[in-house]
Amino acid sequence: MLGIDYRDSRPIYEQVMDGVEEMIVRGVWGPDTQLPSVRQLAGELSINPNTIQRAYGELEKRGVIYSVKGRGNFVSHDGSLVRSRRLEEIQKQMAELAETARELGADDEQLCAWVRGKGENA
Amino acid sequence: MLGIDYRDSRPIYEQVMDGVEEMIVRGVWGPDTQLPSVRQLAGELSINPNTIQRAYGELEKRGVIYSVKGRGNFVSHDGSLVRSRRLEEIQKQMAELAETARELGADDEQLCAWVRGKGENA
Amino acid sequence: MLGIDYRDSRPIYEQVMDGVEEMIVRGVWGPDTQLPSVRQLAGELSINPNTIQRAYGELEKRGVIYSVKGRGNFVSHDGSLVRSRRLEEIQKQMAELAETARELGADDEQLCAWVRGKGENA
Amino acid sequence: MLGIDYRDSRPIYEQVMDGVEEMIVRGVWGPDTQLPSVRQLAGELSINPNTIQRAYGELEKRGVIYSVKGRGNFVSHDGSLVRSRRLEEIQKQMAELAETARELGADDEQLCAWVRGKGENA
DNA sequence: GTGGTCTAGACCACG
DNA sequence: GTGGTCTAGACCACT
Repeated sequence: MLGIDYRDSRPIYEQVMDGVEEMIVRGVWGPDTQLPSVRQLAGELSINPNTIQRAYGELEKRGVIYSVKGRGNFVSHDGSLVRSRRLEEIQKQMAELAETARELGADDEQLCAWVRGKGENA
Repeated sequence: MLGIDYRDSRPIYEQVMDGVEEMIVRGVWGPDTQLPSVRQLAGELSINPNTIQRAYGELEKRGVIYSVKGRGNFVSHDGSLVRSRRLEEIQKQMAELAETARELGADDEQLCAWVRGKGENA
Repeated sequence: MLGIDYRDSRPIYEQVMDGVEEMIVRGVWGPDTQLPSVRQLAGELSINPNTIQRAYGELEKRGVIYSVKGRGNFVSHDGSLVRSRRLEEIQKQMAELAETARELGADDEQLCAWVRGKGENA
Repeated sequence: MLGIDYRDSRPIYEQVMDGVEEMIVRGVWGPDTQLPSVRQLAGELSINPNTIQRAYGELEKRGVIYSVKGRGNFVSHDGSLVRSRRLEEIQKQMAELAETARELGADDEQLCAWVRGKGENA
C-alpha cells in the first residue's frame, strides 16, 4: 500500500496524499483512525520525514485528516465525503477534455464510447 | 492568436506549442506554410527567443513542423493529422480518468452524461 | 463536564485549564473546594497524568488554585475574580482585533454590530 | 517593511504572509506587481529561502498571488478583495469572543465600548 | 536568474 | 514518542 513511484513526474508528497486518500476511500481507514506517524511512514517508504509532514499538512488543511500535537494524525472525514469530492474533480477535468475534443470534431457518441468500461464488446 | 497567459501554471513553451498546433488544426496554417521566425514571434509575444526556440524544437521532434537552416520553420502535416493525434491523447487521458471514476463507484451512464455537450443540438 | 476535544488544535492541558476555570466561574466549585486528584481526573478523561499535572500547575501559577502537599489541589479564588480576569483578557484581544479592523476600513458602528448578540432581547 | 519579530510565537512564514498581504491591502503592491524573489527576500530578512517559499506557496494556494516558473511571483488579487476576506475573518473571531464574554456576564454596551476607537472621551 | 521539490538534521511544544 | 517549524544545501524545470 501507499506505493511511491519515483519515475512519476508528480511530486512525492502528492503521491503520498493520494495514497492516504485512497486508504480512506476504500474504507481501510475509517474516521478517527490513527495514521502512521510521520517518522514511521518516512522510514517505511525511505522518504524524508519533511516530505511526509508536508503531505499530512496539506491533507489537514483540506480537512481530510486532523492532527493532535504529541499524539499523531487521525482520519477526520468519512470515506464517502472524500470520494464525492474526488469525483467532482474528475468530472470537472473530464468536462474540460470533452470540450476540447468536441472542438476537434469529436461527437458525443465517440466520447461516450471512450469512457465506457472495457466490457464494450457485444 | 497565440495568446500567452502568464497566470497559467503551464510552461510558456507549451502554451506556444499549443497555439501553433491550433493554427494548424483550424486550417489557418496549411502544409508548408512558413511559421513566424523565432525572433519575430518572440518580439510579438514579448517572450525570450529561447522559449520560442524550445517550442519549435519540440514541435519538430513531434514531426508537426520541419525546419530548414537559413530559411525558417514550416508546417509539415495536414491539420487532420495533428487533430487525430490530439484526439488520441485526449482519449487516453479520458480513459484513465474514467477508470479512476469507476473505481470510485461511478457508472457508465454518469460518465457519459459528464462528457455530453450542454445542448449543442439545434 | 470538562469535555476534551482531541480534534481541537489547542493543547489538551489548555482545554483542561479552561474546563476547571469554567467550573469555578459557573459557581459549581466554590473557594476551597477540592479539585479531583490528578490521577482520578486523568483516569476519567483517559489522559496522561502529566497533562493534568501541567494544567493544575499553570492554574496554580496564575493563582486560580492552590495545592497542599499530600492533600490535593483546591480552588483559591472566588468565581467573580476569575471571571473578571477572563473578561480583561477578552477585552484586550477584542481591542487588538478592532484596531486591525479599523485600519482595514471598518468603522465603529460595524464593529459594534459584530459583537452584538443575535437577539437576546425579550 | 515586512518586519519579522522572532519573539512572536507565530511562525515566521505566517508573519511573511501577513506582511505581503498588508502590502497588497495598502495598495503598495497592485495586481500583477512582481514581488521580491524568494532568494532576495530571504537575504533581506536573513531568513532561509525555504521559509519564504512556504509563505509564497500558501499565498498562491489562497489565490492571493500567482507564480510563474522561471519568472517570479506576482500579485493576483486587488487589494480590496484581500481586505474584505481579512475583515470576514476578524468578524468571525470577534463574534466568538463576544459570545464567550456574554456568557461571562458582559452586556452589549460594554462590548461596544471595548471595540470603539480611542476617541472615546467626551 | 526564477520557482518547486527533496534531503538532512536540528529545535521546540506536547503527551 | 508525537507533530510543527526552521535551516542548510542540493537538484530540477523553466526563462
